[in-house]
Amino acid sequence: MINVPTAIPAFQTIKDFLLREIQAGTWKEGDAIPSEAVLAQQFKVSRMTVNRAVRELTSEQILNRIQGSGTYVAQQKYQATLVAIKSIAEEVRARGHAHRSELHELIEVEASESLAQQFQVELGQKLFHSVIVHFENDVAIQVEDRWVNSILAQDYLAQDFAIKTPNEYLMAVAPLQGVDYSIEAVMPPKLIADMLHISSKEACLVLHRKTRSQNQIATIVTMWHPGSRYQFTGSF
Amino acid sequence: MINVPTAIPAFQTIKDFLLREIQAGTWKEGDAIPSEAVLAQQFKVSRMTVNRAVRELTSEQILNRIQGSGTYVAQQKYQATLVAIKSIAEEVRARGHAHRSELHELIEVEASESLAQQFQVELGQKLFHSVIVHFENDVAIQVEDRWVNSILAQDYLAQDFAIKTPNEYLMAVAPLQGVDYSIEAVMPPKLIADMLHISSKEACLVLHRKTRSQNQIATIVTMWHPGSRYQFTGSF
DNA sequence: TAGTGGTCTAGACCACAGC
DNA sequence: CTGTGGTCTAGACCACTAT
Repeated sequence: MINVPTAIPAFQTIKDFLLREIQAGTWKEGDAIPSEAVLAQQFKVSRMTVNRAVRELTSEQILNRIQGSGTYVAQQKYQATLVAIKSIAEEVRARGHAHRSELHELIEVEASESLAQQFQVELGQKLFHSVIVHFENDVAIQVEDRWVNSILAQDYLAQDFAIKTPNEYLMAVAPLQGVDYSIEAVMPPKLIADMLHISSKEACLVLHRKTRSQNQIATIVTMWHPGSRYQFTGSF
Repeated sequence: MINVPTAIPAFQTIKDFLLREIQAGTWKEGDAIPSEAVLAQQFKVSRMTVNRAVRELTSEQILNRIQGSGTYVAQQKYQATLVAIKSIAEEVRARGHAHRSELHELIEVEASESLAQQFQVELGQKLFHSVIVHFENDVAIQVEDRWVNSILAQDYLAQDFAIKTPNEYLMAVAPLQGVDYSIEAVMPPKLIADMLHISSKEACLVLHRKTRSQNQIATIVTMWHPGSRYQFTGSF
């Protein structure tokens, strides 16, 4: 068979066909779809082409494949809302606004018992601590309270965070391995409220994040946002 | 060449190799990696096998490919924290706790001007409104205030939400097309505070979500959580 | 024009499931 | 045993980029 070039690749045509039929209800959750051999015959393509179409839909969680058995329509993706939280500077700039930051603290400390435990390091281990307030068009929108494992980011104290945020610096020196996070709503301590120029009666949206790199805890950060002028948003 | 079966497929071996070299810094962001032809020769496999390895890494955002030019190491994935928010019942059960819900309202209404606008429907269009309080081990953790497009979920009023949450019902009748969401920290109105059995001085973590299905707005929901006993958490 | 990726073929052998 | 998916080949032609 001669390969006839078309605008749309054959494997894409097959993917579209399968998606359309699933959407239309021809095959419901758990139903088997036609085998590769059958689809290859129907579309007059080689089995490898069908294989690619079906394999990609499988990696997209649309289908399940069981070797020796068949290909089935996957369960509806579990009802979860995925929230993507970008770095603050990136986000502000993406909105076309001006980002500025104010460094309130940048010191070296020895790990207290509590910090040592959180970082899973020895008591007294050298850590860095920075407190930075981020502004969008000169309005404070985030207090970033960060603890950094000195082993993974030795030059942390020498950075100019007006140019490169801690986030950006850490991403460069310590490739991300994993993240734990939590988001909560709390009333701010006076210190935080002052830095954000808000009342301590205003709720804050707080993101805690702990990142791992090279099998160690790289950084533990708490980000405070004034509830009245900051929210996590997105769509997909 | 005879195909020698091994535990690890050849394309996977090549993926692993490329990932290892990238991690080791052999090629940095923006650098070109060897061409398919070169890799095929090195690994003594056909170009198609190399192609699969490289194509998959590209779909995983590890590499960028430019036709006619080459394959390059992609930029470090932008520093985003992905938060997955599950349905409340699912989440509570996953923790091994008891989930229970209380129905506070379940009515049919005509869309007000504001609602009609949010749903992008005609003024007076039939909508459903439900208010449900969710409990974890008899402690209120969520007020779910939901508006539903009646066209997409005609049997909404007839559901027993003690058995199947609105979320679960809607997922079944209206396949999800897209989601807009926002998360914020606010002080609760008295009505909400009462339903959660908290003080109206306690910050609430609020998730707004608007879902689309069949090219219409399917449902708009606001979920209120007491800041003192609820947070979004996760890891990856 | 030479080199790259993008796609496709018509076979092949294997592992596994289900009868 | 048959039918399924899992993988791989050794070519091929095309579209695009860079020189």
